[in-house]
Amino acid sequence: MGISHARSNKGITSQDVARAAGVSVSTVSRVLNDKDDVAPDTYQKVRGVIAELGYASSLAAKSLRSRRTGVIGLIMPDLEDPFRIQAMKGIHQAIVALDYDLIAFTSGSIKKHSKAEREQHYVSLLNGSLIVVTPAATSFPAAAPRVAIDPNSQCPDCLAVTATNHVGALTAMEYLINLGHRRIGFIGGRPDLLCAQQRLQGYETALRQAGIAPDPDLITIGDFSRTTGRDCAQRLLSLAEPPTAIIAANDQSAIGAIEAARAAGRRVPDDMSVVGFDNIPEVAYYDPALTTVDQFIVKMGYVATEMLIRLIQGERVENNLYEMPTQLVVRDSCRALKGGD
Amino acid sequence: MGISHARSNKGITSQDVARAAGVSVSTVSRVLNDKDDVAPDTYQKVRGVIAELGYASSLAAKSLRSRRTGVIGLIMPDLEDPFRIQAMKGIHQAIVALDYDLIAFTSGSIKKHSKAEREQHYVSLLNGSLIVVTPAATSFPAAAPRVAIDPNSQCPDCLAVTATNHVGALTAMEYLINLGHRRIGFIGGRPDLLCAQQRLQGYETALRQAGIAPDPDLITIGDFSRTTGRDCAQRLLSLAEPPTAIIAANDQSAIGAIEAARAAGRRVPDDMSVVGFDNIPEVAYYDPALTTVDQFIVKMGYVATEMLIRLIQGERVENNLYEMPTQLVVRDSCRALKGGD
DNA sequence: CTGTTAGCGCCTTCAC
DNA sequence: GTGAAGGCGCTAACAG
Repeated sequence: MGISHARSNKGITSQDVARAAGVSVSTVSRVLNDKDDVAPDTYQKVRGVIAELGYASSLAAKSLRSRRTGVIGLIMPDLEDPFRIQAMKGIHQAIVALDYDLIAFTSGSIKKHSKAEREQHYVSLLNGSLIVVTPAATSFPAAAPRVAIDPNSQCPDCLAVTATNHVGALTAMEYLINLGHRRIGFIGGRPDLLCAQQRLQGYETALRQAGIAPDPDLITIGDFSRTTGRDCAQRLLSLAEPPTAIIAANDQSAIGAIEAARAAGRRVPDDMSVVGFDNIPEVAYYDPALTTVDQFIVKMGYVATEMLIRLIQGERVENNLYEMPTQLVVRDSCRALKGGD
Repeated sequence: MGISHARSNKGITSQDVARAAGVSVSTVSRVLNDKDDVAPDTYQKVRGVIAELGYASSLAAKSLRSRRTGVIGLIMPDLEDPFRIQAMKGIHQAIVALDYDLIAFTSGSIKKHSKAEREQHYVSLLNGSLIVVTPAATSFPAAAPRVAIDPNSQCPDCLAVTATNHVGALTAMEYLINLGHRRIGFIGGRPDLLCAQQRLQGYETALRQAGIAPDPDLITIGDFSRTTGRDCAQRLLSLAEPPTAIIAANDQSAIGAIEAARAAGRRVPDDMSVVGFDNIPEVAYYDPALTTVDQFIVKMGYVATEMLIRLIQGERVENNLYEMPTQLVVRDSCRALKGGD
């Protein structure tokens, strides 16, 4: 005996409520939206019936009529990436805190289309409603209020929240340099992404400030993944004069780098220091606990949502770019350079 | 100069498309839904106009009329819990793979209501559409096709996917017993949850099978959190005759237990073995890497979604309970008991 | 094959 | 204060 679905509770509409309460649908509507001009006892009665029948108004119908939903859409291609999951937590927190309604995200049938199409589809899917984008592109005529988290390019007139990538990398480098390191390898992220570029620039700036001549061999390019992190580190370690420390453009590459070091018989932090970027939760548990720069991703999600909601409610948002301060989190993956050159 | 939202793309409807293509709205609708009986060139023309105008149909209107959406709702109270995040990954994967449309989850304004109300609200929000629930209660008249992941109680006529909790705990215990452990502490999860009960039963069964007399002092009850894991372990360790191994009802408590052991000056695995349950990603990185029983949470999410979609499409689903096999993942948190009693 | 006609459930004037 | 009527954008009969 299998289960199939019997459409129960099928259509309990405002009509039903109206009938049961002995009023008209418009009155029910008024009660539903807490309009001012309803007689107290009418109000009570209708509320009673609503509760009794377990009525809940249909989002579809409502938003069809009123041209807006309380729905916040989320465009997020990939649920594997810890960064995005963190951001989502923040978004969720904000939605709860700000008493907003719902968050929706998609994939599936839209996957073959371009990002632009996808977003468009998305907007109308939710009835002209609002969107938080996370990943890459964000540059085509805005079809809806929109704020981007860590967009890959400057979008002058589009709301965004990013980390202070340059400063973050710079700080991490200063830490390493203070520890006595001079040959510091860099494992970059996808060069098409702004944040990766900025982190690289932070690396270079730090070198310049410390009067260390940059060595192109020390700069490798990955794609933010653990595997490329491993590959890059391997290349770095097989250099004639290998680095004594590595800074990676994100935590996953940093983990990859540690794995590579271990595979090459070097221990972290004793034989080599490694610092990451992001501070995703898992790296606090890693052995060794990873020193990294925290960019408060959860908070980025929260702030983005706040901005979006403000935008939706018609407030004029002044700062269209929120830069989240970063902070170095010192754990166990770095050591002062002893002896050596 | 701040940004405010100019409602662009405001109302490009099927009417517009129809007009531009010189056909009627119903034809547009037919094209949109890839109905069979449309003349090839009419089809092409309409498709062309659709692309040109960047038209996308309104979910609201569509679902209002057709009484169903391609939306899968997800009821998930908490985004902090790694278990749920894992499940969500699986759901997302399934949605992508099965070319489904959208997944939505909520919180916010509904938070003050009961779970029943919440779900109800939810159903009508999505226009009678479909729901995957994750957390606790699942027992009131189903208002929509629904499948539960790891529900807290047997729901005879409701679709569900669970792990083989009993067998899982049993297997872990056998492993520990084979390692020579005789005094094995148990850190339970919320006793109101079925999965916690089953794991406890697995523990007890293993003891019985091995002919070890159960000791009530060795059984502690937490709530699946890291902190209670720590507390329980602490209590266990301060026993006159403390356990040589601990099995925790989930990974977070296991981590807590390791922390407690460390705080008490005992090293894991050398002085005490610990095994967890769930195999959430972070514990692979933990120091020591946690031995745990994998319940393939991601796959549970995937399977649940498959079941749901099958249900939606009117297929009769035979097995209304899918039991995901579990598997012991041996890592570094356990050691054979040496010497001792 | 395609157009016409009705609503889906709700909100919003506009009368009373 | 409340009811009646019209329409949001779309799909589902029914005609042609």
